[in-house]
Amino acid sequence: MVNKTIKSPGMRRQPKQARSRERVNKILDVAEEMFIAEGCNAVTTNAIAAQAEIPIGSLYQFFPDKAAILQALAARYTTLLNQKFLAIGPAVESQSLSDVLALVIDTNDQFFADYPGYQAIYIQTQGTVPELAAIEEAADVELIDATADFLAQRSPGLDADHYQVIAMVIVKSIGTLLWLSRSHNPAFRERLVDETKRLVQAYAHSYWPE
Amino acid sequence: MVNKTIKSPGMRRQPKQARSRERVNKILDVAEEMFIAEGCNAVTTNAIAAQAEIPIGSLYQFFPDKAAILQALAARYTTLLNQKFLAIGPAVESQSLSDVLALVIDTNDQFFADYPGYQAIYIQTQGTVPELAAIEEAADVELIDATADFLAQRSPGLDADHYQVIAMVIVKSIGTLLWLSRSHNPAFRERLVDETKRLVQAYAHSYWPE
Amino acid sequence: MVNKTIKSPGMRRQPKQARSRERVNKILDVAEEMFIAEGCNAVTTNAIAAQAEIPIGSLYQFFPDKAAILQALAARYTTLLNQKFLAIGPAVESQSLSDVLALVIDTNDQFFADYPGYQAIYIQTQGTVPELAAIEEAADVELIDATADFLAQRSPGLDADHYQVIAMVIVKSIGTLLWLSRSHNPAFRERLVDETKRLVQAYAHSYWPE
Amino acid sequence: MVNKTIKSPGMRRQPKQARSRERVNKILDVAEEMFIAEGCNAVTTNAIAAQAEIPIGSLYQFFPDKAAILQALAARYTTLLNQKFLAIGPAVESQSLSDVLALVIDTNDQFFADYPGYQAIYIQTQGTVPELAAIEEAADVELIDATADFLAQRSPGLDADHYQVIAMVIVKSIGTLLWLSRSHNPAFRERLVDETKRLVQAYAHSYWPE
DNA sequence: TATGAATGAGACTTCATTCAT
DNA sequence: GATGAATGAAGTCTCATTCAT
Repeated sequence: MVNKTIKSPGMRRQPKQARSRERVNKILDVAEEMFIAEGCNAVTTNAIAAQAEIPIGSLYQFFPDKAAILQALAARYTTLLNQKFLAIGPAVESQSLSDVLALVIDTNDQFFADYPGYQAIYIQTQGTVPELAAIEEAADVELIDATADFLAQRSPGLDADHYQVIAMVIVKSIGTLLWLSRSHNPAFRERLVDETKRLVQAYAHSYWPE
Repeated sequence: MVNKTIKSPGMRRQPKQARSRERVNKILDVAEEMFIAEGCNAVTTNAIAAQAEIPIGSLYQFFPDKAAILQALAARYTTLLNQKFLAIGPAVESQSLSDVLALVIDTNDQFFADYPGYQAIYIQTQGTVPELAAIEEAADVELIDATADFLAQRSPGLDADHYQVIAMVIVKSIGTLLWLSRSHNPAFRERLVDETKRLVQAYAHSYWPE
Repeated sequence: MVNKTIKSPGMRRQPKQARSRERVNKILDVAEEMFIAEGCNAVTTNAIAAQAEIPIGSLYQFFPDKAAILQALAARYTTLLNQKFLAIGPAVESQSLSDVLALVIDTNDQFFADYPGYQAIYIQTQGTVPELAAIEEAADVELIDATADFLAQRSPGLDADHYQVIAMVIVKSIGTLLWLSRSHNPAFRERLVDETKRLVQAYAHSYWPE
Repeated sequence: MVNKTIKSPGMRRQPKQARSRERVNKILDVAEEMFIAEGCNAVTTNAIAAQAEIPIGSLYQFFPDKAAILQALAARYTTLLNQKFLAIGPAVESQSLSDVLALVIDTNDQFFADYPGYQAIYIQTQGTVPELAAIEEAADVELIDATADFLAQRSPGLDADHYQVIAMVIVKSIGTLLWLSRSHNPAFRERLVDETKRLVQAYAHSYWPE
């Protein structure tokens, strides 16, 4: 699990001392596990506190309400995912567009493997926790924008809006299919990941034949 | 709204009398509206019964629990969507694969426009209502199987599993992007639908250049 | 205690069946006792339910929240007090103003003796339960208006506003002093009641010497 | 607001240093404002400390519990009101009883205008904070005793208890009506103050016609 | 079969007060 | 002495479901 404190929107206060940071992370780790295992609605704040071995009052010192825990988790994921993508930036210059897309997909796939809560939490709270919609929206917008920028620089010639739509199609398709692949056996998963690459590469190719 | 009774998995009994059929449909119509408007968790069974002007006891005569209402709604959607797709079957023979895919996408798009609750309900209950996962799974499997069969007959040469994966990629991508398009303004929506076609067509083209 | 059901503003629904009426009255009787004995804030809804030997859920079927119980009690008192005053109406015609005032004070005194919760509840919730302010306000306005009307008919000659102020002074002074008398021993109480009569009679006499 | 430190019953220790005195007064000033604005129950000790920009731990160094803050406020008011009344002492000798009563009422009225928290706090804590009852009782007793003494000296002839009752009636009536006047517009308020004078003067006159 | 009042476990959250630093 | 993070008992209220009528 994760062990670095992350500033998140809904939190009551930024924990300064080491002990508090530990507690916040313990809460998030425990909440993540429980949300994945039992579903967001089935998990109670008291259960989280109990599992994290902290008093419920302490939990509410950091998080104003249950939704804030979800928000913090979401923010944590977003930060992590961004880090992963930033890390691949340097490797990209010298590669073909197809290879870049494949790399992005592999990175994403690995991220889903490492953090199984990521989509679980977004998916489970759709329409239920309005604050989360905003976070996911923001996370996606960032990703889509970055993708659009990358494409615009790499393969100029279309208008700005067009890059946005293309990026959106790519990002969302990848997200959906990789998430889907998680619920299948390794063999099928690998195949699905390969097809995802092919899907996106064919799409890119239709715009920029190499 | 819909007004034909549909046998659904979780239902307590198949209503035989006209009055009962009416009631079941009233419940489903009301539940659909309320789920879309307020979110599945926020809606109580008592509220549904009240809004449907049906005693809560009667509601529980038809549906053993809250999840069964979701299931019935899901089943109703699945049946409807299948009908839509069956209807396009005859037109398909004489058209190119690209045109067929475009037609499928347009049909799907229209369905989402007509039944905004479809994905809303699936999305909101992900991981929360285990019974629903099965239904959606089944619905999708049917759709994916049909697509795989269609492709296998139309463009033979790959092994059976391969058709399955391809069909899955196509069906899921379309579903995601069309659902996404629903939350944007008409101009952007149209653009997104067009790109969805391009995505899927390019993918198909990578297998079967025409 | 009281045993007749009274429609009150904050109630969730008017209990129709005998069993429900009993329950509502049981709740109000118990709440009254506990509020007097322990103070409004110290009493919990669960404690009321437990003492009344009904499930907490049933309590909340009749009263949407804690404040509504106070409201219902207040309404019950107001109705009762009005009845008491209506009852003395007929006896009034043939008596001197001083005697009428004395009669009003005695009636009021008796009411406070019979329903010790009356002022207790108003006083304890001042500024805490906004809904109650309205009820008390309304109750007082009614009483003051009736007094003003009575005076205007019995002893004409002043303008309407003046009767209002006079009535307000009389009603409020009586209320305060009789309430105060309740916390003293019987001998002192009687003396205080007598002085209250003298106060109000002297005041009336300053306007209408007999 | 007031800025002189006052020894009060519930306080943990008499603050000796200038910094402490300031803090105590800050706490009381802030608490007063908040109690008036939001009601005694709605205000938390942490909120008071935060608003006063004082650590919660320090607050509890001066006040053993929440009730002590109320007590200290009450004591502060009592001291102030006594000072006001002491100040009018000298002017009284040469005036008629009616004029003295009018002067007392005007002084009291001004006090309520200057310190709107006075009655607010007493009223809101009736029956809730037992310690306060004692303070108010004491404050009133002092006032009533002083009034009784004054009357006994000025207009001898009744037994001691009788002066007590008369003084009580006067003090309580004035308190109630002036407090009531605070919640009305200036025009009505003035009228009510005038009627309060008339009420008390008529009462006094019934004992001591001038 | 039809009804809807009744149920109660349990959800979320607060806040006066303490005590280790 | 000063601080403020920590505590957890307790409060209010919900709602899926039942079952006596």
